[in-house]
Amino acid sequence: MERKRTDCPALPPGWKKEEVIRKSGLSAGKSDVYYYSPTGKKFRSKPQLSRYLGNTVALGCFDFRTGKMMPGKLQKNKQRLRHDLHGVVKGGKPDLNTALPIRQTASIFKQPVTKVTSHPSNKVKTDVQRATDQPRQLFWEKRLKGLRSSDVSQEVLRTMDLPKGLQSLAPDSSDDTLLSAIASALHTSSAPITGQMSAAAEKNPTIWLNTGQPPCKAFTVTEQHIREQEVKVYQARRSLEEALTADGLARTTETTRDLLKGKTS
DNA sequence: AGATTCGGCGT
DNA sequence: ACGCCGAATCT
Repeated sequence: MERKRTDCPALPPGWKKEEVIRKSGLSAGKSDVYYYSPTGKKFRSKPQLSRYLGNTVALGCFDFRTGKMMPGKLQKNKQRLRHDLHGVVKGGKPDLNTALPIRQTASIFKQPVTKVTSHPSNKVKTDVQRATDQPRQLFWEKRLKGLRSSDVSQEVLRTMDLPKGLQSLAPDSSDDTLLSAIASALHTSSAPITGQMSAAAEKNPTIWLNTGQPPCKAFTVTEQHIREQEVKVYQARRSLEEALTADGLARTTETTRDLLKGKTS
């Protein structure tokens, strides 16, 4: 059988492409195309590939059958109503091929992304009507409870904690809920985050809570808090730097090995 | 069980 | 006409 897996230059290093001719039945003579990830997982359609690669690779102009990037394969979709969300279907997840360039990581709230091309007519896509100033439920932040950063195998990487002196007013009074609430407030609103200024809110949150602010007592940020945060940011940047150089080394040695192997076969 | 192969639905 | 994926068949 024609079992040749060829390298696919349009995809990240290590990905292989295979074409299998159907040899019987009504569809004899037609062919099926498969891709194999560097780890050996088989992919038999573009949606499946897209799901796996996420926004790591722009598959918008990738032609699954030929395995090549086809410039101008863009705007494939049927005409859509102006002003509806591109690439986002009603009941489901964004279509990774056509969705607007919105940052998918680092913040659970979508932020715009600058698309860098060498073309002079560069544009910065602005965020689609952020879901701000919509009416919100009291203590809606509880839905965010338990959010964690994790790696691909669901291992929890790191937890965060809040400075002492932040006192929650939420019914469950857990730091966990409050952390999510403050994080989302910082991402959602451009106004200062102060906590609940009204003394009434402390006595009866269910009535007096200001939904524009996280459910905690008013607080002040000290120089000490700022120093501590600076250290955390510095350390986070350091470990990101280490991870990136380690990844870079791994990739170059990998491709070097592949090149050597190719010469002898 | 996992891999392979073709049918056939939906667009 | 063809992409995609279910499921029958094979190993």
